[in-house]
Amino acid sequence: MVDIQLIRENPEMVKEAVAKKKCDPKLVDKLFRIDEEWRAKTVALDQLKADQNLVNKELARGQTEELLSKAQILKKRVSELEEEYTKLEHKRKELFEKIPNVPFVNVPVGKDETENKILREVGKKPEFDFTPKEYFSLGEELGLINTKKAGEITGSRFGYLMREAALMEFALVRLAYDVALPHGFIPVIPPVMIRGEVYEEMGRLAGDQKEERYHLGKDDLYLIGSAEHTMGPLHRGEVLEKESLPRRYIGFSTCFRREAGTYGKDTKGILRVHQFDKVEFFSFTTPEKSEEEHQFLLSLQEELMQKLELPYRVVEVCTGDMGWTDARQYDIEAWFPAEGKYRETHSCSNTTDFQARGVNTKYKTEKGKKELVHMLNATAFSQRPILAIIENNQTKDGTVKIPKALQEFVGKKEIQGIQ
RNA sequence: GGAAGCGUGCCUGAGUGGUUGAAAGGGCUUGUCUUGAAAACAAGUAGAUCAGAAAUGGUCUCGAAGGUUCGAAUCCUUCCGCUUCCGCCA
Repeated sequence: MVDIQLIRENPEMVKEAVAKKKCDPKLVDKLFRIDEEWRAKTVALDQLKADQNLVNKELARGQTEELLSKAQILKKRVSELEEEYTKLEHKRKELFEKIPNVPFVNVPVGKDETENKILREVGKKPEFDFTPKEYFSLGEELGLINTKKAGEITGSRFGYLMREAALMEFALVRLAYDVALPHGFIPVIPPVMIRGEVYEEMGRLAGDQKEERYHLGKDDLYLIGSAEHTMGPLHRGEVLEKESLPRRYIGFSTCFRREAGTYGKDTKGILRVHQFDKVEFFSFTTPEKSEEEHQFLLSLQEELMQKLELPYRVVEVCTGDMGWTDARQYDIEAWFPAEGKYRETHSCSNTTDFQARGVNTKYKTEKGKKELVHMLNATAFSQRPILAIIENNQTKDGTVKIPKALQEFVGKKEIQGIQ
């Protein structure tokens, strides 16, 4: 949720900021107006209720016909006003749902991913003296990926991850936890379903994100799209001690995404699927420290990529491509040599107080005042790096070398396929 | 899935229609006392929101949402959560 105070005090600034995120600035004007109306109605209603309370107190002392009829009239007026008030409140809430987080002023402005700012390229791209295969055909040959059967059993955009690929997933999870734990991250396996109310508070049903969610009608629950979604509310309605910040969690969960509106994209393979597993970092910190924490999370992500010896680049995501809840976002993209492209494997977001406001997580300052925390989320590992490993580490004779960091967990150095 | 019970402030716990936003105790904070601490005594101690420059004032909140009533923590309905017993189950 955006800070209404910010809109009241400086609507032009919010309009400008939000427009960069491809949000219609007129919505801010609209919210500004509705908010004014809502406030006026609040004053009127509160006054009427105060009158009503007064009469009720008199009635408690002794009843007269006159008082009683006065009370009845007041009751009617209150319920009329209340109806108008509720309408305004709904409108106001709807508008909140349409306004994304305000990006930091120094975020690169752009319309889509082509305008993301490349910060650095790291690692050496592999050179092949043969034509490298794309991960999915090689993965299929080696018995690591089966999308045909998955299509038959479940549908398109699902896959079986098998043999060493399945083992590599566990290895990645282990590696992520091993790197994170010394930094004080609390390990967690969160629920993969969430109530709509909390999902809204996390700003994850807002805008067109609702289309992206699976909803279980019978139980009125949503399947989460990321562990972020149920880790963020871990301190819902709580006031944290400042000394306990930053509070860091690392969670593993399966993620579910409808991938609405991506029909043509990445239809081959399992880069874009409806269900995948992911390890996620999540931090709660103070507003002063959130940019620093953001950099820290990014550095952890890079450390993980370097441990896998994968060539990657870091981009700062431009305003038009950023997430709904983000004030700043970095992506890490791994090199896919056969495709000849970098593809996103990690993202790292500072949501500032946007989610904290919704989920009502605060901390106590030195002066004893309560302020909203800042919340950050970042990918540790998803299944995508496995695909990058397959494509980058292939050899001329069709095998795949397993990165040193994973060899112990997988129990071998090379994937040779089904003999 | 069946049966029963329960959900009040930081905690325990009173409160079954009217100065109850909520007794009492504990905890916590501050002060007095003390060389210091403890004890004792005194005072303070919910959040959200609106108006206001502020002081302050209003409104709302006793699991949640509706309803009855002039008036609800208290009555009714639905939902959620928890506990116990049975069934099922990794």
